Amino acid sequence: MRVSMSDVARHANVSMSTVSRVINGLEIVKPETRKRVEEAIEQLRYQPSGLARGLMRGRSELIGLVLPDLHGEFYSEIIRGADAEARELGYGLVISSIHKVGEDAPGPAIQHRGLLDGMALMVSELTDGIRRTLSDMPVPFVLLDNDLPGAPHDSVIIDQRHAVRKLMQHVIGNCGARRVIFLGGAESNVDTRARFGACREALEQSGLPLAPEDVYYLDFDYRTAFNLAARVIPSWAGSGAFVFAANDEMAAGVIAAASQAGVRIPDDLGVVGFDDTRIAQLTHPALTTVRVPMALMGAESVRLLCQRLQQRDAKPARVVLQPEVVVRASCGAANK
Amino acid sequence: MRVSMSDVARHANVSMSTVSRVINGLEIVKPETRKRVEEAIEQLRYQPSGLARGLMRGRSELIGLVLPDLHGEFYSEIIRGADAEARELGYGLVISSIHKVGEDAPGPAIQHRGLLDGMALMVSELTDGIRRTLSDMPVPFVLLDNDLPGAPHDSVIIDQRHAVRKLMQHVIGNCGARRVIFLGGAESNVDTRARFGACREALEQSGLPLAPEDVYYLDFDYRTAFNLAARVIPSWAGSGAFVFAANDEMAAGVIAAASQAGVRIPDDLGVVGFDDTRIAQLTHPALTTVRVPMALMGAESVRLLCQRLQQRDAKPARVVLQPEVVVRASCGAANK
DNA sequence: TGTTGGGCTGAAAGCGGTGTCAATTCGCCG
DNA sequence: CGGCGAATTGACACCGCTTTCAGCCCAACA
Repeated sequence: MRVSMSDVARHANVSMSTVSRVINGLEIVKPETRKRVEEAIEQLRYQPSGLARGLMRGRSELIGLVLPDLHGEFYSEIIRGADAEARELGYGLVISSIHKVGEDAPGPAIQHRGLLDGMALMVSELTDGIRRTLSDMPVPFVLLDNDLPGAPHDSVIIDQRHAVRKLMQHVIGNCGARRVIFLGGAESNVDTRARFGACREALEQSGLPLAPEDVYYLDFDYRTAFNLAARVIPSWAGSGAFVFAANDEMAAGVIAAASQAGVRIPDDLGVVGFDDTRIAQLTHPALTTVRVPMALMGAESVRLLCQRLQQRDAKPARVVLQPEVVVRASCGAANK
Repeated sequence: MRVSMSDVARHANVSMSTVSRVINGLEIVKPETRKRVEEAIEQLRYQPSGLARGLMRGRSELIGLVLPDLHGEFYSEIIRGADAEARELGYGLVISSIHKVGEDAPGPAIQHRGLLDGMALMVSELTDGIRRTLSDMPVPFVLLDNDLPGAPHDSVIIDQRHAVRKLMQHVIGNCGARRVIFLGGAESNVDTRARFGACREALEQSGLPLAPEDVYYLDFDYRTAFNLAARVIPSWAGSGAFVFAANDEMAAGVIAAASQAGVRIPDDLGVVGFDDTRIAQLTHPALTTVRVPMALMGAESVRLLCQRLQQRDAKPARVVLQPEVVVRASCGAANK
C-alpha cells in the first residue's frame, strides 16, 4: 500500500507538520531536521498525494482543455501550445474531445469537472445545450475561437473576419479575381459562418456578388471537396474565378481535382484556403492561405485561464489573435 | 464560495450520508428522500469535489499520457485513440509532453503524478535518467512503442521490425530494388534504430548490402531530407536504387527534391516511407509506406493501463501491434 | 402486544495532507 | 541566574466526501 506522510514523519522521527514544511520548502526547518526528513522521503520513495493536497488547498492545479475533436493538425497545435503554457505555469492539462453533442445533450461530456480548477473550451456549434452547460459551469472557463460578446467569461478569438477580408482584397486586388466560389464546412459550424460572412462582406465591398449557386456547404474534408470539384470544376474555370475554401484540406482537394481535370491553377482558376496547415505547402502549386496561430491560441487560453484563477473577479478578458495571409502560388499573385 | 455536500444535506434536510447515496446511485434511498436531495442538488448547482471523492476512494480516475512531443499528426492520433478509450472507461486523460530530458535530467517533468492513477508513456530515447524515473514510478504505467523485454510493466509496441522486413521484401521482390539508401532520424532515436536494424537485416537476408555511405542520420524533417537529396540525388538515381526514409516527411522531402532535380520517381529512384501520415497521399507520386496504427496504440495503452488498475498483480502484458505495408506509386510496384 | 427483521437514515471515523497556534528550546541580555 | 524573544517543532482542527456501523421506524409474526 501507499506510503503516506505520517510514515515519513515516523521514520524521520518528526511530526507531519515538519514533513509538510520540508516538502513545501518552507525555510523555517533546521537543516539537520530537514536532512533527516529528506532521507526518509528518499528511502520510503514517498510521493505526496495530489488529491489530499488539492483538497486542502482548494485547488487541483489541473485545468481542462476541451476540443470539438482531436483529429487533425489544427487541434494538435492548440494542444501543443496549451501544454507548453500549462507546464510553464505549473498546471496539468486534462484533455478531452466533446463526445456527442446532440440537440438536447447537456453539452460536453466533462466527467471530471469536479477535479478541475478551470477549463478552456472550444465548441464547433453553439447549441442551446452547450449554452446551458456554459452558464452552469462550476469553474472559471475561457472560450476559444467563439465570439459571445458581452458574456461574463474570458475568450480568445481569432479575428477571422479581418483575415478573410485581407485575403479577399488580395485575391481581388492583386490577383484579379472576378468571381468567388465559397466552399464551407457544415452550415451551422461557427467557423464556416464566420468565414462565409466575412467573405460575403468583403466581396460586397468590392462590388463583387457572391452568387448563391457559388456557395457550397461541405464538411471540411479533402475527399468531399475533391469529388465536388471533379464534377463541377469545368463550370468554374476561366473568367477570373477563385475558389475560397474554408480550410486547406478542401482547397487541396480542389487543386487535386483541377490537376486531374486539366484545369490549370492559378491560370484557369485561383484557389485559396484557410489555416495554413502542413498540406498548404504540399499542393502543386502551393496554397495561398491564412495562417492561424493555433499554438498561440492554446497558450493564450491557458494563460488567461490561469490568470483568472489568480484573480477571480477581474473583468472578463478578450484576446484577439490576428491571422496572417500567406501568399503562395495558388492564387497567381506571383504572376502579376 | 463553493457549495459542498453538507450544504446540500442541510438544504434537503437529510444527512450527508444520504446525499452521498443519492449521488452514487445506491438504491437504498426512499424515492421521496431521493427526490428532495436531487432537487437540492439542482437548486444549489452542487458539483461534487473530485478531489475529496478521489481522496476517499484512493484513486483520481485520472491517467497521464506522456509523449516525447506533441507536434505532428503522429502524436495527435495517439491522443485521439487514448482519449476515446479513456472516455469509454471513465478516466480522464492528463496529457503532457516530455519537456527537457537532458543527460542527467530526472526524466519526464511529471509534476502531477501525485494526482494520477497511472501513466502511459512514450519516450524517444531511453536514457539512464528515464530508466531511473521508470523504475521509481509510484503508479502503474505502460510503455509505448518501446521494447524493454522482461521489464515488470505493460507495454504496447509496434512490430516495426516485421513491417520493415515486409516493406523491404516488397521493394526488392516486387519492385526490383538493387540498392537501398537509408534515411533515419537521430541515431539515438529508438525508432531510427529499430527501422535501421530491421532494414539492414532484411537486406542482408536478400544478399543486398547496405553500404555505410548509404546510411544517413537526419532529423525526421522534410526540409533536411530535401536539402540532402537536392545535393546527392544524382548519385542515387538509376541502378535500381530505393530510398527508405524512416518517416514519410523525409520521404516527401526526397520526392520533392527529385522532382526539382528531374529525377523521375519511381522510374529513376524508388522512394518508400514510414508512418502513412497524411502527407503520404499527397506526394507525387503517392508514397508507398507503412501504416502504423497510432490511434489504436493510444487506445490499447489506455486499455491496458486501466486493466492493470483493476488487477494490480496480473502479470505484465505486452501488446504487439502490426503495421501494414501500404503500396502506392512511389515504389513502382504498379508498373510491374 | 411483544418481538423480530427489514428498510432507511444518521453519526462519526477517516482519506492524506495544510495551516494555525501553542509549546519547547535556546541564545543572549540584564 | 532568571527572563525574553526568536527559532523550531508539534498538536490538532479541518478540506469535502465515502463508508462502516448503529439506530430508528414500522410491518409482519407469534
